[in-house]
Amino acid sequence: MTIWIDNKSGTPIYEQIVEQVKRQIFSGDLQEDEPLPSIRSLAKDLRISVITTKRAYEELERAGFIYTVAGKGSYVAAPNGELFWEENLRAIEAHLEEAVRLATEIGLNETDFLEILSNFTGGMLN
Amino acid sequence: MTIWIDNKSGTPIYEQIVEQVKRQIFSGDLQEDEPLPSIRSLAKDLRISVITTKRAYEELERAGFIYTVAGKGSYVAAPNGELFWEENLRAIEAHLEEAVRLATEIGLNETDFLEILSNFTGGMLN
Amino acid sequence: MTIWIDNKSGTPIYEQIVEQVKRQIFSGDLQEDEPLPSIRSLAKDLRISVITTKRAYEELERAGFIYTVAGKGSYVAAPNGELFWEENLRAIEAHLEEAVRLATEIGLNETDFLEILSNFTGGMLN
Amino acid sequence: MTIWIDNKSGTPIYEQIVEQVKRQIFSGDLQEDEPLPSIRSLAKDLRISVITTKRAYEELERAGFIYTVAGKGSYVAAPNGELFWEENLRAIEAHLEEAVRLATEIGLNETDFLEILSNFTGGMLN
DNA sequence: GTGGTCTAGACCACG
DNA sequence: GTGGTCTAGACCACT
Repeated sequence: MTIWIDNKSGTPIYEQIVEQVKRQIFSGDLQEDEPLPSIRSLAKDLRISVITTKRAYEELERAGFIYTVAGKGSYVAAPNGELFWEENLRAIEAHLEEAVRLATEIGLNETDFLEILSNFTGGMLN
Repeated sequence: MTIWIDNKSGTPIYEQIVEQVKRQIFSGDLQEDEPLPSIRSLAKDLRISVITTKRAYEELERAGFIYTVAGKGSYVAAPNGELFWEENLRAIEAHLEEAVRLATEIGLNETDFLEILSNFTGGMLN
Repeated sequence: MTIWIDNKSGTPIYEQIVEQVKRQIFSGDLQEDEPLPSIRSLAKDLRISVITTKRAYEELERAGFIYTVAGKGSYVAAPNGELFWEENLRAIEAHLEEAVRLATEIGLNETDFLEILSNFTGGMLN
Repeated sequence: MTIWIDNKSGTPIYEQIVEQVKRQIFSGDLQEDEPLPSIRSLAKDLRISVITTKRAYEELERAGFIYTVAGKGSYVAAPNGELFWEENLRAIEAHLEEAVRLATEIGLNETDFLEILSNFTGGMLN
């Protein structure tokens, strides 16, 4: 498992870890019941505190992405792709809603709005 | 000038004030050179700390939306609609970019993406 | 708000706090939007670490019993008595199911089982 | 002797073993003086540490369910059904007491409580 | 070795 | 003052 930490980004370290693990589980890089690095070894690798990795793992467990066996370690939970999918869908909706709200505020018409959008949809699957 | 504070929203109070003042200036509710309430009276009205209103006004002044005359008070600066417009445009782009990124991640195709979007564009001017 | 900590009980301190706060919210001792003691003052009162009280509050917030405003404090969330009620109901069911399972294992008949139960139902409302 | 380990269950592995051995002794699946698998072979079968099986056997011996002959192995002790019976009875009482306590807390009346209970007593001997 | 819990102490943003 | 985040280091139970 590979995790990259960006100390300059405002997002908390534990959140960066959570995000990346989720993504790797969803993408299949991490398979069900595959063991994750121990909180201690991950902390050492990333040169951060054990507490920070622990917090990330706690969050992942609470969200149902991994399960932890005391004295053994943490493992990838049953895929349940729905989980990640729904979380992202809700986030997408929130972003779109806010974008539309702001667009309405400055009187952007739908044509212009969609043109702006088209600048980003290049990478999408059709 | 009317400001509404939502303590539970998570966004800092000073930011809520800044946001709403900007919007009222852009919408024309606040006209050029119109005096804003003093930081003290606004703080009293909203039952928040003077420090908080002060910070909001500072932010607004720094961004060029209001100007302050020492010993007299703060006033709405020349409209400069561009300012607000561009700020929002950048925010819209950021939201759309993030939405597209997330959509790509879960393999949402463009058709479905646009359908989700259409749930929110109902209120847009055309 | 009054919290009692039992250092000898095996249950973690933060859990004891969570339990007692939940109960006080459910019983009405803590009303909606009522401020809870700050994590620091509570920690001082109970002579435990700030981290422990923080963890309890985090758990309560995650479960929807309180909400926290950074820089201001924590407050009792909208009652939503359902939350506590359902949590307890699930726990009751789990205990009863396990009791029945064990009783079946040692061949206890229903009459004897109910007699044992009656030793405890004295305090129940009818 | 067959033992099933559930890594995700949360209860310690050694306890799972103890539980299951006790049950098999009580049910008669394991007869008096019947030899149990060696701690090493059991550990190998279950793919767990020898230390863990050792601990389980120690616990069983301490509780009087099995006896160990140095250099030979472990054997099922004289049934002493009372032992298992009383242990279970105490556990049943604890579960019922807690269930009643929780029910009282949410104001569940006895009728409703017994109705919930009846969902589980279907499998009981009468 | 592992995670679970608890501790003391730090810096930051917000009020 | 508040909570949010991060740190270093401790003891415990389990493997």
